[in-house]
Amino acid sequence: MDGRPDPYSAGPPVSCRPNRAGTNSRGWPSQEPSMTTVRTRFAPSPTGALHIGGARTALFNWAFARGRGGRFVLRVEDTDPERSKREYEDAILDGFRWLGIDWDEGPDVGGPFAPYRQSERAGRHLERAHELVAKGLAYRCFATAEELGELRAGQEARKETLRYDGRYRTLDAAEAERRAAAGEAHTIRFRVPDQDSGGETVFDDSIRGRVRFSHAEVEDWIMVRTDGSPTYNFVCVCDDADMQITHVVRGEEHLVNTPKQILLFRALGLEPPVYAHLPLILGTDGKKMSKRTGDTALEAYRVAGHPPEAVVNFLCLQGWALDGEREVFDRSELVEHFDVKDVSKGGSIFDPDKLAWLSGEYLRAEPLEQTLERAAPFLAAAGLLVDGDLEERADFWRLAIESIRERVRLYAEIPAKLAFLFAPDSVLPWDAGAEAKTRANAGAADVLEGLASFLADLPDERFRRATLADELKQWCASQGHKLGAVFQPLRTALTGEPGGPELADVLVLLGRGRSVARLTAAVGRLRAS
RNA sequence: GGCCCCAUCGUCUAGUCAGGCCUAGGACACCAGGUUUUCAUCCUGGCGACGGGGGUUCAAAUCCCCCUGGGGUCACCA
Repeated sequence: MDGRPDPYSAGPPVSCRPNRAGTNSRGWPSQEPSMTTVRTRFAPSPTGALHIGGARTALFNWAFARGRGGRFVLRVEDTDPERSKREYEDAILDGFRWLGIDWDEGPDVGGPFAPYRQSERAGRHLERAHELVAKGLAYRCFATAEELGELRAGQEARKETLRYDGRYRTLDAAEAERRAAAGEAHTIRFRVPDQDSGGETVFDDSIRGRVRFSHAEVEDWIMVRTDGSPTYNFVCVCDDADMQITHVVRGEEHLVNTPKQILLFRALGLEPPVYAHLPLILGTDGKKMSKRTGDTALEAYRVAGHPPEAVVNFLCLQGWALDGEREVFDRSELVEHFDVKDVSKGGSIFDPDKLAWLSGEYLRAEPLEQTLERAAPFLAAAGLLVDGDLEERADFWRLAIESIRERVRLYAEIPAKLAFLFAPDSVLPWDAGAEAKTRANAGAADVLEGLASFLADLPDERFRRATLADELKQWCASQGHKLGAVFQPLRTALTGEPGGPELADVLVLLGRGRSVARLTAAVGRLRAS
């Protein structure tokens, strides 16, 4: 045995029915949500990182439920035992926490329809599969993988539509049971009704309107594999039904699965949920976003230093607009205004520039303390921030962040903007352009020398951020220097950069001693050659 | 290729369902000015789209049809 439940026995080891008695682990009252309560779900497959498109799908599901007093469910679709890993599941949940998306039911918090990992619901799935076989709504197929491969090759050669030909569709049921009982390997296929008599499945997609599929185009798909494990389309329906999901909001790639799923709901004697198929998020090549054309993993955007609020806001803008005018809005406004019906139909190309712009907007608008807190890991990684420094030099760090905040868009850009503060005063690296400009100014060395002694002699109470700019301007006036002829060399001497924070901030951040040291070093450097 | 979905500025979109208020609005990007000690922020302005063709109508970005273009999907993956 390979550890999987025996597909040929009907006994469900796990009950997936709602827990009607008592309360669950979260202490909810012992009542089921009424059928009118909106219930949405996001069902990630823990076989890799959370995709940025998946994050948007989850966000829309979340917003839709939250806006209607409904519940948002997280269900782990780990029906692929080979590729599913718990660490991926953990990472996916972390991604949602980072975005600020919370869930009412899920593998970690439980809920009235637990368990929320599909691998733990296998008994219920198989029970249903056998129920359908018994009713003749599904059947056993003894075709081997090789056999099906040949079938496909033949169809391909004849340029026919690739589809299972239903070769075991009409096998006598008793005969099938005998072969199964004898241990012959087989799958269980769904019997699509009215394939040859013009049957069709029609449904009203909340986003796309009426969509129809001819049953002639829907094959008798596999519900249970040879090894006894249930497949996605089958499990998905069982669980959506058991978990009383009312609205299935998912990516457009699932549109073609919908007739299969609706047919299964009907076979099970259940009403299908409302479907809404979201347009795809496209890469710069106009195709479904892939690693080649952009960062597909949500995690990449956290690492790149985007504020999560900006990512959420940006994801909203991919396929949805608040009113067509306002671009910047928060989660609560999303929840208040979002309706799946307003989502656009066409795919959207992911625009990193616009995301970066939004990130800058959020970065500048948030409390300074928050920027500092979020930038800290990046500063630490760059070696600029050591343990305890944030507390010991709180004023320094606050000012440092404030001084460059409107000059960056991502947390990750902050270290580079502050690196000059941590360079050695005697051999500060100079930007080539900045140096050239300074050297072109014949009096620069003399000006810097004058500034050095002026600053060295400036009384402490006048060496303050609020007044330093005026002090410098007055000094310029008193010396008969033009502002530009003084500030440019001063900036080069202090920062080595062509641009950057206000010089008053730089002086305070460096402190009088280091400022004067840098000025003196610059004078020497300019006169040396 | 079969089936399905889609189609407004370079990009994200509003407008399309209930045709006139649209000489098509906003945002990003880009360009040009302004503010500023630099860079940036900020402000002002500019550039820039209804894929094509038929209909219906007094009137079409909006409704219908065809074409073209793009995408998705065709697994014992999800």
